[in-house]
Amino acid sequence: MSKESRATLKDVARASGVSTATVSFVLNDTPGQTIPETTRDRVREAARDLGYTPHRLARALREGSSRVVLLKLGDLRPGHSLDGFVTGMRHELWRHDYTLVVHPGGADRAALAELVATLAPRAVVDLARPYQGDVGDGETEGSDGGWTDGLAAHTMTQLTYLAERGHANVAFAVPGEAAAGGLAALRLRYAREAWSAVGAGDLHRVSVATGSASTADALRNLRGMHPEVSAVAAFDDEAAFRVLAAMADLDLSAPGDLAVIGFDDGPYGALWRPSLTSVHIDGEGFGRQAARAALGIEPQEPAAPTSVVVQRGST
Amino acid sequence: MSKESRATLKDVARASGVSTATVSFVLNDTPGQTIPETTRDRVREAARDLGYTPHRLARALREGSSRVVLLKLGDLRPGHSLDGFVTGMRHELWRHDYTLVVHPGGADRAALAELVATLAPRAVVDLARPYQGDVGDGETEGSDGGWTDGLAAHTMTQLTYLAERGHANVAFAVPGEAAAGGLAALRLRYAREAWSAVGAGDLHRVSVATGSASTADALRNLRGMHPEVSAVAAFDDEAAFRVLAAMADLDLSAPGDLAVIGFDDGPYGALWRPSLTSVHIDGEGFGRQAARAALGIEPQEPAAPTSVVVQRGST
DNA sequence: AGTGTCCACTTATTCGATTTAGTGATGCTC
DNA sequence: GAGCATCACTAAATCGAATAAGTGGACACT
Repeated sequence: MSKESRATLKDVARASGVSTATVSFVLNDTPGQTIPETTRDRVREAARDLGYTPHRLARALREGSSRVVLLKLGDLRPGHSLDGFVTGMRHELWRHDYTLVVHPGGADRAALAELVATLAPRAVVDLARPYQGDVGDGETEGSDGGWTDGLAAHTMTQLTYLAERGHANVAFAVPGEAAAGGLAALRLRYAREAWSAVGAGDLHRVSVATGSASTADALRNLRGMHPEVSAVAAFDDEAAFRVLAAMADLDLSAPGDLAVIGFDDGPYGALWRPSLTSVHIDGEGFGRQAARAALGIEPQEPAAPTSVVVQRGST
Repeated sequence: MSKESRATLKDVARASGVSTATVSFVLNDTPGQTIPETTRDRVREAARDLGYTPHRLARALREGSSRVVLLKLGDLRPGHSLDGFVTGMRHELWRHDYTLVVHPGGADRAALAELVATLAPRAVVDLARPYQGDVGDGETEGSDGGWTDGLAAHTMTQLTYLAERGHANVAFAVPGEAAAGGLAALRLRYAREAWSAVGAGDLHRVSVATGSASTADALRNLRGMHPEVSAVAAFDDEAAFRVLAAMADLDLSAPGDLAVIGFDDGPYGALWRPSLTSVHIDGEGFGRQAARAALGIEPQEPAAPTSVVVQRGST
């Protein structure tokens, strides 16, 4: 393992008295090759003794791509179910002898191209892709294992909760800045669809910006025009916090004046005052699916991973 | 650029009427090689026309390691100056024709080993290393470009602010859970050193845990034993939020009853009520230094990148 | 006896770039 | 005009593994 000299195929071949080809056949279980068990054992033992590990770069050069899957996160911020997604994906890939490389970078196209060129990954999974209209350069691409479909289901979870608690007219809070971009539009669309299925009244849209003053304005405006709105479903926990902060400025309190529910249960929800009810998403299951999709393997667990509401003080 | 056939060195050689060796010499500006400008131009033009890009895997195989630097984040959570650090590091590496790969994983040794084996990076920078006693396997390692030294300076910034605002006796809030581990101990040590240099009175330690009840207990306890404490400096913003949450439970308000200052200015500080004063750190400068250190280049900017206090409502 | 079929392997090529060790031609010096 | 250096290159080895195409021997079948 140390620096001075790692064992190569050739070393193993020499040690076991066969050619490198035979060693390769044995270690890779290459089909269509007739090699007696005794020889196989000899080779495998030699490999073990020498601590042989295939040189991934050499293999990748020969095979045309390395056993790496690149995950591009885009603008998605962590602290979300994303962590679980990554963990799940890493695990499933590992089971198939692949490695996950995560690229957090957002819009920087050049950095991604660099990375793709350097790693020559087997597949690139872009979680942000579904939210952008354009398809990019059409390079190596991969499915997201149902992440987007899941989004619709989780949005449904969020709004069903409000409907069941007796709220008829609600608002959906989307971040004001462009960063959230297509994702916000998508979530809003899903929210509308969900509400028309489970809700009794209307679903309005509030934009919550970074400056708390403008959010307070938006909120006051909403309550002026639609006093019947009794709950807010937020794009994510941060958007929910903005709503709560603006409410504090307006001397409103949750859940009395307005119930607030976040999305994707971040670490701060339990700390806020009032503590924030949110939707907790099982990212790991999706991560595993995404891994299988990237490698072109059949999906394994047809039971769709689910989301649940974590109830706290804000509703 | 598309899939069917990328140009290789050989193609460029054929197109410009020289051997692959010459092409390589020209494109890499190999020193000690006498090649007339006319030939060089011919080669470069052919390379441009064919859209030649060196195959990184092949190059890495030959050179023994790929032009990649692996950054291991350990337990450090984003939303901190860490983002800037990564950006700065990526940029500086890019200038030297290197690529940054970020490994967010925490304790998972196997995953890191996988990654190192797969990428064969030129260097591994482990930001968590300085906080752990052990030195690991002693594989490829790299300095952190003064990140740890900076920590001492930033802690000084945090405590100097409190001293200048007239606080004599303060407490330092560290997270209760093991996750923060060595980093918390390090910060505390730096805080003690800082306070003995700039503070008038004592520096106490409060442990803030995940459950808000226990944090409230700790806080009540502290105020019982040391009623003269007038300010809390927190390990990070999250620890500060825990203090603020516990204060709310105890019917105390900041900054009246207790001033609170966070560390590493996260995105939620401005949203909290009261909004949180924090220390903003210039991560990019450190990232650039770390990049240069990893490549073994002389540091460029001797002027140490600095930290500043962002003042908000909690102090 | 000749042909064919497995078996158990090996040889040699390939992936694409880097680099060492040349080689033929020219010019310069003594 | 012999000796030597310099120029402008090239041939071939190398990195480590994967694999297509053999190769010699044992055995069966007709």
